[in-house]
Amino acid sequence: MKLSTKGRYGVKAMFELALRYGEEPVSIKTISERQNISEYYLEQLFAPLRKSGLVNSIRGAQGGYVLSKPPREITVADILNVLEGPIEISECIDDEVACVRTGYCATRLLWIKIRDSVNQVIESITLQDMIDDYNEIKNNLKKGE
Amino acid sequence: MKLSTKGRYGVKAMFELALRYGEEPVSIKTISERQNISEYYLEQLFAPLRKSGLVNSIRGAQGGYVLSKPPREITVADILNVLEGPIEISECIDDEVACVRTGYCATRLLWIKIRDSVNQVIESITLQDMIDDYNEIKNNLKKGE
DNA sequence: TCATTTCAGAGTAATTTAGTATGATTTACA
DNA sequence: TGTAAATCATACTAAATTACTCTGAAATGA
Repeated sequence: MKLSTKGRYGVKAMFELALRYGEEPVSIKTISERQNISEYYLEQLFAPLRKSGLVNSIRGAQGGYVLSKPPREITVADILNVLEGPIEISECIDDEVACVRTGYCATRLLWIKIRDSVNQVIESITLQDMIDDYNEIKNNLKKGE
Repeated sequence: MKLSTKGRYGVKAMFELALRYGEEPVSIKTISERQNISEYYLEQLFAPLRKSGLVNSIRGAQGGYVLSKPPREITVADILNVLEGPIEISECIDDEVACVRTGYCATRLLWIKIRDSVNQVIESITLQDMIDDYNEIKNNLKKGE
């Protein structure tokens, strides 16, 4: 069970925007260089992010992207929902008859428990939380811990 | 983020074995019919399950598979580890330099939190728990709830 | 013996992933 | 006003993965 690069790169890109929230817009080229992700690919990721309203774009020279709201108000779930769709461990499209007869319901409950657990984590972590974690790690490194 | 059919079918198949633990061996054909999964495909799934020691096989006519230990002692994680490998939300193969420079560590911590959350759920749920849930659902249906 | 069943391994079509490419449009700035 | 820098829209593609499908051998209970 893995996240695709869409989700992973998307979170990394949004983290870059969060680090510079309130400053100049950040271009795809900048993110591409800092996170070592293809520019073309990043462009694709930003289309849905923009359409969903998570980021605003500034076109033209010196343009780029900015978060549409403070890092505290954007969760990892917001980002992953846009780029990967909602977490669905299983498709649960089995028919009802098979369900009752075969114990499908028992496994369905399992998928729900896993999904809810993931959702709880990603809904509770904001970009600001990630920045705080990041700063803490940096400080610990400085102190030589 | 989804489980592949390997993991899903594997859990369903193991659930079938759990329902009949202590009785006759269950054949792939039986599971195939009850869960509506291709026989050929199920055969493939049982090879690693057997090699990992989670099930024992009885060859020949009237043969099949049985759990190698009580449903209480087999977790969903045991099954998924065999069929899907360990949960790895991200590959985390970025180099150390990029890590410190770009905030990779911050996203890495995120993937770890998600992974641990999933692992906690699947390690805590045994086949017996699934049977108990299943029986409860059946009872509630009878009572007309 | 024979039907039933596991076992081993090859093959394959469809889908998804991950990335590439092209050209148009917009805009800050010299 | 020209130009470089940037987004925007869309199409394309190679590689990997998924989800089976198939064939035949080996074992075994009745």
